[in-house]
Amino acid sequence: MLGSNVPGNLNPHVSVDCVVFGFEFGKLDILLIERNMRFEGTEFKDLKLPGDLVRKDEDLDTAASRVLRELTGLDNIYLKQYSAIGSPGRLLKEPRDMVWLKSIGHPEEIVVTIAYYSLINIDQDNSASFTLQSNARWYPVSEVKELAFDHLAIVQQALHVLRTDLRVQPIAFELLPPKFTLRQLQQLYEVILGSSLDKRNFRKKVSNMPYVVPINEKQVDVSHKPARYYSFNRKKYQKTNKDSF
Amino acid sequence: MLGSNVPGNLNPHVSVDCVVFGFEFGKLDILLIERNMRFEGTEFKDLKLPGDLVRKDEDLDTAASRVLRELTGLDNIYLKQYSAIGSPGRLLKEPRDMVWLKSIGHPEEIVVTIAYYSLINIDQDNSASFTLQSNARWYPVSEVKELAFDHLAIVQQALHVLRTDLRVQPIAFELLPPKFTLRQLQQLYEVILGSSLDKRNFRKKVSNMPYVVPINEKQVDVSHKPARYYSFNRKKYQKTNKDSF
DNA sequence: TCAAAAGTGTTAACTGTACACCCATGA
DNA sequence: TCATGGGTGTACAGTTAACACTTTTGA
Repeated sequence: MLGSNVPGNLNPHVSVDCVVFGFEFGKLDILLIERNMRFEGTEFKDLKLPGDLVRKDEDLDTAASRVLRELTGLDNIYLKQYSAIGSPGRLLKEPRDMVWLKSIGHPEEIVVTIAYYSLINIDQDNSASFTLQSNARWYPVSEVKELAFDHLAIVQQALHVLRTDLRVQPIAFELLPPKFTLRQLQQLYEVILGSSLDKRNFRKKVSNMPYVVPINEKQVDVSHKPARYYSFNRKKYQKTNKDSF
Repeated sequence: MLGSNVPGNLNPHVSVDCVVFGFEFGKLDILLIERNMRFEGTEFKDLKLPGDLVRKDEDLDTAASRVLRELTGLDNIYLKQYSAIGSPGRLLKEPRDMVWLKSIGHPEEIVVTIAYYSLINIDQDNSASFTLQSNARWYPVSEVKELAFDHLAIVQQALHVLRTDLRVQPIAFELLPPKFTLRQLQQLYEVILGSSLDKRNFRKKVSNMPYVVPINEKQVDVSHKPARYYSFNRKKYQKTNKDSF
């Protein structure tokens, strides 16, 4: 990925990294890239965030969109810049990192990275609507304990910003399919906020959001009372809510 | 400033810019640097934000602190990173900008900048407690209509973030002297939020903040009922309020 | 005595929170 | 008929919002 660009077209000191969140089976996942390398005769394998150097002719948001497109094939994904990180030693946590950077043709060891988080709906109506780059996979956030470079800290920061944003912006719907049940919505809030919510109070609150609209469709083939589907009406949201939530 | 560093020690593609807020006489000010240049035989003068390229051996926060120290002589000022900006053409709004960049020895025309806002207490107990760099001056935010490069947009973004943060973090006290009246505090909120607040409700709210403590001191030599002074107790804040406000 | 700002309470509307039972479905 | 989750209302507490007059000081 990195090595495939002509160095002259790259800003060698600035990269973007994306923390890509997905929600499925009641769990919050992130997309990670497997990194394989050989150092002093031994094979190493670890995980890192998707990211790339920024090109000289693109702005930061464009670079992040490009990384996501190369990763998933998708355009128009929700994307939010939340931090810039630039400690001088951040790419050299392990001695082998220097070797790896050289092996992929990385021109510099000093890279300021611009961190983005991105929200994608994994389960697009049960049809696989996108294809992951071969070395990328979903991992439950709760099980991610170690990442290359300073990427674990970047993920933790993303989670914090995500929690804050969730309370104040309609981002939950980016992680859900177009039709969702109130239970899904509540589980999503619970898993991101890390606390359980009262069902009746939650539903009362949602019923005060005119942009979460019930549709005339119910679950089928479930072995319990089928739940009604709801959808997010962005136009109604923009009309009624300029900023609050 | 820029030209004074050895280029080899600089990251030529990454800068920090600081929107420095101050509060005095009921107005919100920002610190701007006067830029003088000659282009095609004519003198130009405009204003820009304080900023500098980041050194290869410092992280971003350190670079921003350094810019502030060089600007004011102060250390330990409140500083918050809020955005990274990197449109390819951002430094070339005017043709003369390219000439200016060359004249100060700026090594690259592609610079991603990391934006910080910073809060300082202008009126440190009525003694001039810091000295501004010679070409820097305070300007009322409300009168800033045009700045070099994309700096006006950076200021507008800072204001937006400041407004949001004010509601949720105890940053007002960074802009006030150690002893302040409730009227000062309210005016500060009003000028930042851009709306007027009810005096009784405001004071009721403040009286529910145990970390805003009245002290046994009153205004003197004012031609009206003297107001009581209050101060911000950071320890009490940290004990009681982990994050809310 | 005037001008200027300090200081002070009550009511009504709204919002958040705690809490328990019946319903519809497939297995 | 059982297990599973769907769906519903009320009461209390806390918070927000609207609103007007008296006090203290220096000029």
